[in-house]
Amino acid sequence: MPELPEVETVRVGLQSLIVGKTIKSIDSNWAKSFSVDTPEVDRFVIGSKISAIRRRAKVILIDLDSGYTLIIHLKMTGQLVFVPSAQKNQSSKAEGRKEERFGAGHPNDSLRGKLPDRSTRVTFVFNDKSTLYFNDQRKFGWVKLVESQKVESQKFISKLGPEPLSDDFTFDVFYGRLQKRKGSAIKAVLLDQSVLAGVGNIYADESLWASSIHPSEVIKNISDSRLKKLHTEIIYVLKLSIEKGGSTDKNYVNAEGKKGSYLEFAKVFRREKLPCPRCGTTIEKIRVAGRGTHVCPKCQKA
DNA sequence: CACTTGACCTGTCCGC
DNA sequence: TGCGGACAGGTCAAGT
Repeated sequence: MPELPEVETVRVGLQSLIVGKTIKSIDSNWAKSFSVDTPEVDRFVIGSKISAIRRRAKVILIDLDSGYTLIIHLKMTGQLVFVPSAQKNQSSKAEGRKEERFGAGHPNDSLRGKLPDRSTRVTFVFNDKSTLYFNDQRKFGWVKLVESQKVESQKFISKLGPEPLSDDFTFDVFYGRLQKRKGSAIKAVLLDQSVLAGVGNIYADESLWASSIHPSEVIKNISDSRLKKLHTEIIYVLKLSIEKGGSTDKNYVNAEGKKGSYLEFAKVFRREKLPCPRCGTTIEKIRVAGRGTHVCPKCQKA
């Protein structure tokens, strides 16, 4: 579920919360999430300072001043949640002090004591005792440590298509990439990260609804003007979702443990059996490209 | 080569 | 109430 807008929201949060901090220790209870028992972790992570947080497609890149980078993929249920260091004075005046230090109602404060939980896979502790938790209920996500200058050549990264919110993602670029997949269903192609990077199930359904294209329509049967509309809508939907802090269906939260509100604005996703906002026809849930797919059978013509 | 299916996992929900 | 099975969906690998 974390797609581009969710991962970008996490990135922005981490940027303000952990850049400049030094990693004191790391613990992992699931080696497939991240194996911390390696010489590279000892040499290039422990004691290193976080210099920047970047994003590419759906992965977070945490750059360290050691010249190494932690690449983190949240897959479906991953979370990166920051918890500030505990106050020394946990007296009755603690409430007031918290507000002074973190601002009124800072959501991270309420997380203390709730994390780690049983979904916690990796724990990063900083020198000031604040902590970053990598939680992942379904254990599909992963953390990798690579040399910063080799990030781009990582197999996973090197295959990725253009970032839809970058200037490189022009209609001509989009159109050119679609021409190589003319016989495929449009939704399957939107989900292909080598065509464009960052769209997943939610924003595929939403952008296809917005451009009145049926998800199972093969590309060669879609008019150029519809594809032009789709290009515009992909960008619009992703930007709108970033504004709303992303989509929270079940698991997703940002670096402050907060949910996103985009689904309140969604037109079809998770709205099966409800009326289409455009024509009133009942929205159906079908299966396309092996995924649950939400569609208005009337105004998204086949 | 294009496309589909299975694997990786856990938690939730549905029907019996 | 309990229990099996379907489902949730990002990505890779294997199969058709």
